[in-house]
Amino acid sequence: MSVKKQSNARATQSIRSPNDDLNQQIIRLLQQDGRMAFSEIAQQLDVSEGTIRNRVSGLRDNNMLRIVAMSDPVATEYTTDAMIGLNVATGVTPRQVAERLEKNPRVVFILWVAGRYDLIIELVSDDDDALKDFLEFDIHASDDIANADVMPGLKNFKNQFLLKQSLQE
Amino acid sequence: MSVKKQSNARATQSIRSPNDDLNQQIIRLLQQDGRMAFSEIAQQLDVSEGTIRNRVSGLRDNNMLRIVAMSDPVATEYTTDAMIGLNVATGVTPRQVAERLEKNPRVVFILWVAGRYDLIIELVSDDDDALKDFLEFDIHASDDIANADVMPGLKNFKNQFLLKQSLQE
DNA sequence: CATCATGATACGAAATTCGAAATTTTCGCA
DNA sequence: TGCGAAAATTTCGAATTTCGTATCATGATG
Repeated sequence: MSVKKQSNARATQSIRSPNDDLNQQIIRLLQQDGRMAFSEIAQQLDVSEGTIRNRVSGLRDNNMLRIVAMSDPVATEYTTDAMIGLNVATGVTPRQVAERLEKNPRVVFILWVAGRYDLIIELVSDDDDALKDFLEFDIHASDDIANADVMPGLKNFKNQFLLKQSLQE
Repeated sequence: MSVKKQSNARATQSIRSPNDDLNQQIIRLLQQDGRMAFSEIAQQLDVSEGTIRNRVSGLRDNNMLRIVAMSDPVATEYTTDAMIGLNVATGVTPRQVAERLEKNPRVVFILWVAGRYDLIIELVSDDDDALKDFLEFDIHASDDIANADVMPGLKNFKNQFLLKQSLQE
Protein backbone atom coordinates (compact mmCIF):
# COMPACT_ATOMS: atom_id res chain seq x y z
CA MET A 1 0.00 0.00 0.00
CA SER A 2 1.81 3.14 0.99
CA VAL A 3 5.38 3.75 1.84
CA LYS A 4 5.37 3.31 5.58
CA LYS A 5 8.42 5.06 6.79
CA GLN A 6 8.58 3.95 10.34
CA SER A 7 11.44 5.69 12.01
CA ASN A 8 12.03 8.59 9.77
CA ALA A 9 13.33 11.01 12.32
CA ARG A 10 14.07 13.42 9.56
CA ALA A 11 12.28 16.54 8.51
CA THR A 12 8.93 15.19 9.58
CA GLN A 13 9.12 17.29 12.70
CA SER A 14 5.65 18.53 12.16
CA ILE A 15 4.04 21.54 13.66
CA ARG A 16 3.88 20.14 17.11
CA SER A 17 4.19 16.45 17.27
CA PRO A 18 7.04 14.07 16.98
CA ASN A 19 6.81 10.65 15.43
CA ASP A 20 4.31 11.61 12.82
CA ASP A 21 3.74 8.12 11.69
CA LEU A 22 2.00 7.31 14.92
CA ASN A 23 -0.36 10.19 14.40
CA GLN A 24 -1.16 8.92 10.97
CA GLN A 25 -1.97 5.50 12.28
CA ILE A 26 -4.16 6.93 14.99
CA ILE A 27 -5.99 9.00 12.43
CA ARG A 28 -6.38 6.02 10.18
CA LEU A 29 -8.09 4.08 12.90
CA LEU A 30 -10.28 6.95 13.95
CA GLN A 31 -11.34 7.48 10.38
CA GLN A 32 -12.84 4.04 10.46
CA ASP A 33 -14.54 4.56 13.78
CA GLY A 34 -14.41 7.91 15.45
CA ARG A 35 -15.47 6.36 18.73
CA MET A 36 -12.87 3.68 18.98
CA ALA A 37 -11.58 3.57 22.53
CA PHE A 38 -8.17 5.02 23.17
CA SER A 39 -7.24 1.83 24.93
CA GLU A 40 -8.05 -0.20 21.86
CA ILE A 41 -6.12 2.10 19.60
CA ALA A 42 -3.24 1.84 22.02
CA GLN A 43 -3.40 -1.92 21.92
CA GLN A 44 -3.46 -2.06 18.15
CA LEU A 45 -0.57 0.33 17.79
CA ASP A 46 1.34 -1.09 20.72
CA VAL A 47 1.72 2.06 22.76
CA SER A 48 0.18 3.18 25.99
CA GLU A 49 -3.32 4.53 26.31
CA GLY A 50 -2.04 7.81 27.64
CA THR A 51 -0.02 8.37 24.53
CA ILE A 52 -3.04 7.95 22.33
CA ARG A 53 -4.99 10.27 24.57
CA ASN A 54 -2.31 12.93 24.45
CA ARG A 55 -1.91 12.69 20.71
CA VAL A 56 -5.58 12.83 19.94
CA SER A 57 -6.26 15.75 22.19
CA GLY A 58 -3.23 17.50 20.78
CA LEU A 59 -4.39 16.97 17.25
CA ARG A 60 -7.83 18.14 18.11
CA ASP A 61 -6.63 21.22 19.91
CA ASN A 62 -4.67 22.20 16.86
CA ASN A 63 -7.60 21.67 14.55
CA MET A 64 -5.70 19.01 12.73
CA LEU A 65 -8.26 16.40 13.60
CA ARG A 66 -11.95 16.62 14.05
CA ILE A 67 -14.22 13.86 15.19
CA VAL A 68 -17.77 14.41 14.16
CA ALA A 69 -20.94 12.64 13.35
CA MET A 70 -22.26 12.83 9.86
CA SER A 71 -25.74 11.87 8.94
CA ASP A 72 -25.99 10.90 5.36
CA PRO A 73 -28.85 13.19 4.34
CA VAL A 74 -27.24 16.26 5.77
CA ALA A 75 -23.77 15.55 4.56
CA THR A 76 -24.84 14.98 1.01
CA GLU A 77 -26.93 18.05 0.77
CA TYR A 78 -24.49 20.83 0.98
CA THR A 79 -24.37 22.02 -2.56
CA THR A 80 -24.07 25.53 -3.72
CA ASP A 81 -20.38 25.26 -4.07
CA ALA A 82 -17.94 27.18 -6.18
CA MET A 83 -14.27 27.10 -6.77
CA ILE A 84 -12.77 30.48 -7.46
CA GLY A 85 -9.36 31.07 -8.93
CA LEU A 86 -8.00 34.43 -7.83
CA ASN A 87 -5.20 36.62 -9.02
CA VAL A 88 -4.17 39.23 -6.54
CA ALA A 89 -3.61 42.83 -7.53
CA THR A 90 -0.10 44.10 -8.02
CA GLY A 91 1.50 45.11 -4.80
CA VAL A 92 -0.64 42.76 -2.78
CA THR A 93 0.47 39.40 -1.45
CA PRO A 94 -1.64 36.28 -1.57
CA ARG A 95 -1.21 36.05 2.15
CA GLN A 96 -2.89 39.39 2.68
CA VAL A 97 -5.85 38.42 0.59
CA ALA A 98 -6.02 35.05 2.31
CA GLU A 99 -6.08 36.66 5.70
CA ARG A 100 -8.97 38.83 4.67
CA LEU A 101 -11.01 36.07 3.09
CA GLU A 102 -10.28 33.68 5.89
CA LYS A 103 -12.72 35.50 8.08
CA ASN A 104 -15.65 34.63 5.88
CA PRO A 105 -17.15 31.42 7.19
CA ARG A 106 -18.44 30.48 3.77
CA VAL A 107 -14.91 30.29 2.48
CA VAL A 108 -13.88 26.85 3.62
CA PHE A 109 -10.68 26.40 1.73
CA ILE A 110 -7.90 28.72 0.71
CA LEU A 111 -4.77 27.51 -0.98
CA TRP A 112 -1.92 29.55 -2.27
CA VAL A 113 -0.81 27.99 -5.52
CA ALA A 114 1.68 28.44 -8.27
CA GLY A 115 0.37 28.50 -11.80
CA ARG A 116 -2.47 30.26 -13.44
CA TYR A 117 -3.86 31.62 -10.21
CA ASP A 118 -2.45 32.90 -6.99
CA LEU A 119 -5.17 31.61 -4.74
CA ILE A 120 -7.75 28.93 -5.12
CA ILE A 121 -10.64 29.16 -2.75
CA GLU A 122 -13.76 27.17 -2.18
CA LEU A 123 -17.05 28.72 -1.30
CA VAL A 124 -19.96 26.79 0.14
CA SER A 125 -23.35 27.82 1.32
CA ASP A 126 -26.89 26.74 1.55
CA ASP A 127 -28.49 29.70 -0.06
CA ASP A 128 -28.30 30.93 -3.60
CA ASP A 129 -27.53 34.53 -2.85
CA ALA A 130 -24.31 33.64 -1.14
CA LEU A 131 -22.29 33.58 -4.31
CA LYS A 132 -23.66 36.88 -5.47
CA ASP A 133 -23.06 38.47 -2.09
CA PHE A 134 -19.58 37.10 -1.92
CA LEU A 135 -18.67 38.43 -5.33
CA GLU A 136 -20.22 41.76 -4.58
CA PHE A 137 -18.78 42.40 -1.15
CA ASP A 138 -15.66 40.32 -0.94
CA ILE A 139 -14.38 40.45 -4.48
CA HIS A 140 -15.52 43.49 -6.38
CA ALA A 141 -15.65 45.78 -3.41
CA SER A 142 -11.99 45.10 -2.72
CA ASP A 143 -9.09 46.40 -4.72
CA ASP A 144 -6.68 43.69 -3.76
CA ILE A 145 -7.96 41.27 -6.35
CA ALA A 146 -7.11 41.66 -10.00
CA ASN A 147 -9.08 38.77 -11.38
CA ALA A 148 -11.51 36.14 -10.21
CA ASP A 149 -12.51 33.10 -12.19
CA VAL A 150 -15.66 31.70 -10.74
CA MET A 151 -16.31 28.08 -11.43
CA PRO A 152 -19.63 27.01 -9.99
CA GLY A 153 -19.67 23.46 -8.75
CA LEU A 154 -21.94 21.14 -10.65
CA LYS A 155 -21.39 17.87 -8.90
CA ASN A 156 -19.06 16.68 -6.24
CA PHE A 157 -17.66 13.28 -7.13
CA LYS A 158 -15.32 12.89 -4.26
CA ASN A 159 -14.55 14.59 -1.06
CA GLN A 160 -12.46 12.62 1.28
CA PHE A 161 -13.83 14.54 4.18
CA LEU A 162 -17.41 13.75 3.55
CA LEU A 163 -18.80 10.28 3.96
CA LYS A 164 -17.78 7.77 1.32
CA GLN A 165 -14.83 7.47 3.58
CA SER A 166 -15.88 3.97 4.38
CA LEU A 167 -13.51 2.51 1.83
CA GLN A 168 -11.20 -0.31 2.77
CA GLU A 169 -13.90 -2.15 4.64
CA MET B 1 -53.85 18.34 15.87
CA SER B 2 -50.20 17.70 16.29
CA VAL B 3 -48.25 18.65 13.27
CA LYS B 4 -44.93 17.60 14.61
CA LYS B 5 -44.40 14.82 12.13
CA GLN B 6 -43.80 12.91 15.23
CA SER B 7 -44.33 9.26 14.65
CA ASN B 8 -44.94 8.69 11.05
CA ALA B 9 -45.87 5.07 11.34
CA ARG B 10 -45.05 4.60 7.73
CA ALA B 11 -42.09 2.74 6.43
CA THR B 12 -39.70 4.56 8.68
CA GLN B 13 -41.01 2.68 11.62
CA SER B 14 -39.42 -0.64 10.99
CA ILE B 15 -35.92 0.70 10.94
CA ARG B 16 -35.84 2.12 14.39
CA SER B 17 -36.89 5.66 14.67
CA PRO B 18 -39.94 6.50 16.67
CA ASN B 19 -39.36 9.86 18.17
CA ASP B 20 -37.45 11.41 15.32
CA ASP B 21 -36.90 14.65 17.04
CA LEU B 22 -34.74 12.96 19.63
CA ASN B 23 -32.58 11.45 16.92
CA GLN B 24 -32.10 14.84 15.39
CA GLN B 25 -31.00 16.27 18.67
CA ILE B 26 -28.60 13.44 19.28
CA ILE B 27 -27.14 13.93 15.83
CA ARG B 28 -26.86 17.63 16.40
CA LEU B 29 -24.78 17.11 19.50
CA LEU B 30 -22.61 14.46 17.93
CA GLN B 31 -21.97 16.72 15.00
CA GLN B 32 -20.33 19.12 17.36
CA ASP B 33 -18.30 16.45 19.08
CA GLY B 34 -18.41 12.91 17.84
CA ARG B 35 -16.94 11.68 21.09
CA MET B 36 -19.37 13.26 23.46
CA ALA B 37 -20.25 10.73 26.13
CA PHE B 38 -23.64 9.09 25.89
CA SER B 39 -24.23 9.98 29.49
CA GLU B 40 -23.68 13.64 28.76
CA ILE B 41 -25.94 13.59 25.75
CA ALA B 42 -28.53 11.87 27.89
CA GLN B 43 -28.22 14.54 30.51
CA GLN B 44 -28.57 17.36 28.02
CA LEU B 45 -31.59 15.83 26.32
CA ASP B 46 -33.13 14.63 29.56
CA VAL B 47 -33.39 10.95 28.75
CA SER B 48 -31.50 7.96 30.01
CA GLU B 49 -28.08 6.92 28.88
CA GLY B 50 -29.41 3.64 27.57
CA THR B 51 -31.74 5.39 25.22
CA ILE B 52 -28.93 7.37 23.70
CA ARG B 53 -26.89 4.25 23.39
CA ASN B 54 -29.71 2.37 21.69
CA ARG B 55 -30.47 5.21 19.33
CA VAL B 56 -26.92 5.81 18.32
CA SER B 57 -26.13 2.19 17.72
CA GLY B 58 -29.36 1.83 15.81
CA LEU B 59 -28.58 4.79 13.64
CA ARG B 60 -25.10 3.55 13.02
CA ASP B 61 -26.20 0.02 12.21
CA ASN B 62 -28.54 1.40 9.61
CA ASN B 63 -25.88 3.63 8.13
CA MET B 64 -27.91 6.67 8.97
CA LEU B 65 -25.14 8.04 11.12
CA ARG B 66 -21.45 7.79 10.86
CA ILE B 67 -18.93 8.98 13.38
CA VAL B 68 -15.55 9.49 11.89
CA ALA B 69 -12.38 11.43 12.31
CA MET B 70 -11.48 13.90 9.63
CA SER B 71 -7.98 15.13 9.34
CA ASP B 72 -6.53 17.84 7.29
CA PRO B 73 -3.99 16.01 5.16
CA VAL B 74 -2.06 19.16 4.53
CA ALA B 75 -1.80 19.91 8.19
CA THR B 76 -1.11 16.44 9.44
CA GLU B 77 1.20 15.13 6.83
CA TYR B 78 3.94 17.11 5.33
CA THR B 79 2.61 16.84 1.89
CA THR B 80 2.85 18.19 -1.50
CA ASP B 81 -0.53 19.35 -2.42
CA ALA B 82 -1.71 20.43 -5.81
CA MET B 83 -4.86 21.68 -7.34
CA ILE B 84 -5.32 20.56 -10.90
CA GLY B 85 -7.77 22.07 -13.33
CA LEU B 86 -8.78 19.55 -15.96
CA ASN B 87 -10.47 19.79 -19.31
CA VAL B 88 -11.81 16.52 -20.55
CA ALA B 89 -11.28 15.36 -24.11
CA THR B 90 -14.04 15.73 -26.63
CA GLY B 91 -16.51 12.91 -26.46
CA VAL B 92 -15.74 12.22 -22.81
CA THR B 93 -17.87 13.31 -19.92
CA PRO B 94 -16.48 14.78 -16.72
CA ARG B 95 -18.29 12.04 -14.89
CA GLN B 96 -16.33 9.37 -16.69
CA VAL B 97 -13.06 10.99 -15.86
CA ALA B 98 -14.16 11.52 -12.28
CA GLU B 99 -15.04 7.89 -11.90
CA ARG B 100 -11.64 6.91 -13.07
CA LEU B 101 -9.73 9.33 -10.89
CA GLU B 102 -11.88 8.62 -7.90
CA LYS B 103 -10.14 5.34 -7.40
CA ASN B 104 -6.82 7.01 -6.73
CA PRO B 105 -6.53 7.53 -2.98
CA ARG B 106 -4.26 10.52 -3.47
CA VAL B 107 -7.07 12.37 -5.15
CA VAL B 108 -9.05 13.64 -2.21
CA PHE B 109 -11.38 16.02 -3.95
CA ILE B 110 -13.08 16.02 -7.31
CA LEU B 111 -15.52 18.71 -8.30
CA TRP B 112 -17.26 19.13 -11.60
CA VAL B 113 -17.39 22.82 -12.33
CA ALA B 114 -18.57 25.23 -14.93
CA GLY B 115 -16.10 27.77 -16.23
CA ARG B 116 -12.57 27.48 -17.41
CA TYR B 117 -12.20 23.87 -16.39
CA ASP B 118 -14.41 20.84 -16.36
CA LEU B 119 -13.02 19.26 -13.24
CA ILE B 120 -11.04 20.60 -10.36
CA ILE B 121 -9.24 18.01 -8.32
CA GLU B 122 -6.99 18.09 -5.33
CA LEU B 123 -4.03 15.83 -5.01
CA VAL B 124 -2.20 15.12 -1.76
CA SER B 125 0.62 12.79 -1.04
CA ASP B 126 3.46 12.06 1.26
CA ASP B 127 6.23 11.84 -1.20
CA ASP B 128 7.51 14.07 -3.91
CA ASP B 129 7.22 11.60 -6.72
CA ALA B 130 3.51 11.38 -6.31
CA LEU B 131 2.78 14.37 -8.48
CA LYS B 132 5.08 13.13 -11.21
CA ASP B 133 3.59 9.66 -11.04
CA PHE B 134 0.10 11.00 -11.09
CA LEU B 135 0.75 13.13 -14.12
CA GLU B 136 2.52 10.32 -15.88
CA PHE B 137 0.09 7.52 -15.24
CA ASP B 138 -3.23 9.17 -14.58
CA ILE B 139 -3.08 12.16 -16.87
CA HIS B 140 -0.76 11.72 -19.79
CA ALA B 141 -1.30 8.00 -20.12
CA SER B 142 -5.00 8.56 -20.55
CA ASP B 143 -6.65 9.98 -23.62
CA ASP B 144 -9.73 11.26 -21.84
CA ILE B 145 -8.06 14.46 -20.70
CA ALA B 146 -7.41 17.32 -23.08
CA ASN B 147 -5.65 19.67 -20.75
CA ALA B 148 -4.39 19.77 -17.20
CA ASP B 149 -3.33 22.90 -15.39
CA VAL B 150 -1.26 21.91 -12.43
CA MET B 151 -1.10 24.44 -9.65
CA PRO B 152 1.21 23.25 -6.90
CA GLY B 153 0.11 24.30 -3.45
CA LEU B 154 2.39 26.73 -1.71
CA LYS B 155 0.62 27.31 1.53
CA ASN B 156 -2.70 26.32 2.90
CA PHE B 157 -4.34 29.20 4.69
CA LYS B 158 -7.58 27.58 5.51
CA ASN B 159 -9.15 24.21 5.24
CA GLN B 160 -12.33 24.06 7.08
CA PHE B 161 -14.18 20.86 6.91
CA LEU B 162 -17.05 21.03 4.62
CA LEU B 163 -19.82 20.26 6.93
CA LYS B 164 -22.78 22.45 6.86
CA GLN B 165 -23.12 22.34 10.56
CA SER B 166 -19.66 23.64 11.09
CA LEU B 167 -20.76 26.93 9.64
CA GLN B 168 -23.04 27.67 12.50
CA GLU B 169 -20.65 27.49 15.38
C1' DC C 1 27.53 17.19 33.63
C1' DA C 2 23.53 19.21 35.57
C1' DT C 3 19.28 21.09 34.07
C1' DC C 4 15.28 21.83 31.60
C1' DA C 5 11.69 20.48 28.37
C1' DT C 6 8.97 17.21 26.13
C1' DG C 7 6.78 13.16 25.50
C1' DA C 8 5.78 8.31 27.05
C1' DT C 9 4.27 5.35 30.71
C1' DA C 10 2.16 3.69 35.04
C1' DC C 11 -1.51 3.52 38.15
C1' DG C 12 -5.37 4.48 41.18
C1' DA C 13 -9.76 7.00 41.01
C1' DA C 14 -13.62 8.60 38.61
C1' DA C 15 -16.55 8.23 34.87
C1' DT C 16 -18.51 5.82 31.12
C1' DT C 17 -20.14 1.99 28.65
C1' DC C 18 -22.09 -2.46 28.40
C1' DG C 19 -25.34 -6.46 28.90
C1' DA C 20 -29.48 -7.94 30.36
C1' DA C 21 -33.56 -7.75 32.89
C1' DA C 22 -37.43 -4.96 34.40
C1' DT C 23 -40.63 -1.42 33.35
C1' DT C 24 -43.19 1.65 30.61
C1' DT C 25 -45.20 3.09 26.30
C1' DT C 26 -47.26 2.24 21.91
C1' DC C 27 -50.50 0.31 19.01
C1' DG C 28 -53.41 -3.04 16.77
C1' DC C 29 -57.64 -5.24 17.50
C1' DA C 30 -61.68 -7.20 19.29
C1' DT D 1 -62.55 0.79 26.18
C1' DG D 2 -59.57 -2.74 27.56
C1' DC D 3 -56.15 -6.42 26.51
C1' DG D 4 -51.91 -8.29 24.95
C1' DA D 5 -47.85 -8.23 22.18
C1' DA D 6 -44.17 -5.65 20.47
C1' DA D 7 -41.20 -1.90 20.88
C1' DA D 8 -38.83 1.51 23.43
C1' DT D 9 -37.05 3.14 27.59
C1' DT D 10 -35.10 2.78 31.96
C1' DT D 11 -32.48 0.57 35.58
C1' DC D 12 -28.42 -1.35 37.66
C1' DG D 13 -24.29 -3.86 38.68
C1' DA D 14 -20.08 -5.23 36.32
C1' DA D 15 -16.62 -4.46 32.98
C1' DT D 16 -14.24 -1.17 30.60
C1' DT D 17 -12.53 3.25 29.60
C1' DT D 18 -11.03 7.73 30.60
C1' DC D 19 -8.82 11.02 33.51
C1' DG D 20 -5.43 13.24 36.64
C1' DT D 21 -1.07 12.98 38.15
C1' DA D 22 3.34 11.28 39.29
C1' DT D 23 7.31 9.08 37.36
C1' DC D 24 10.48 7.77 33.82
C1' DA D 25 13.10 8.21 29.37
C1' DT D 26 15.20 11.05 25.99
C1' DG D 27 17.33 14.95 24.01
C1' DA D 28 18.72 19.60 23.77
C1' DT D 29 21.14 23.34 26.09
C1' DG D 30 24.05 25.90 28.86
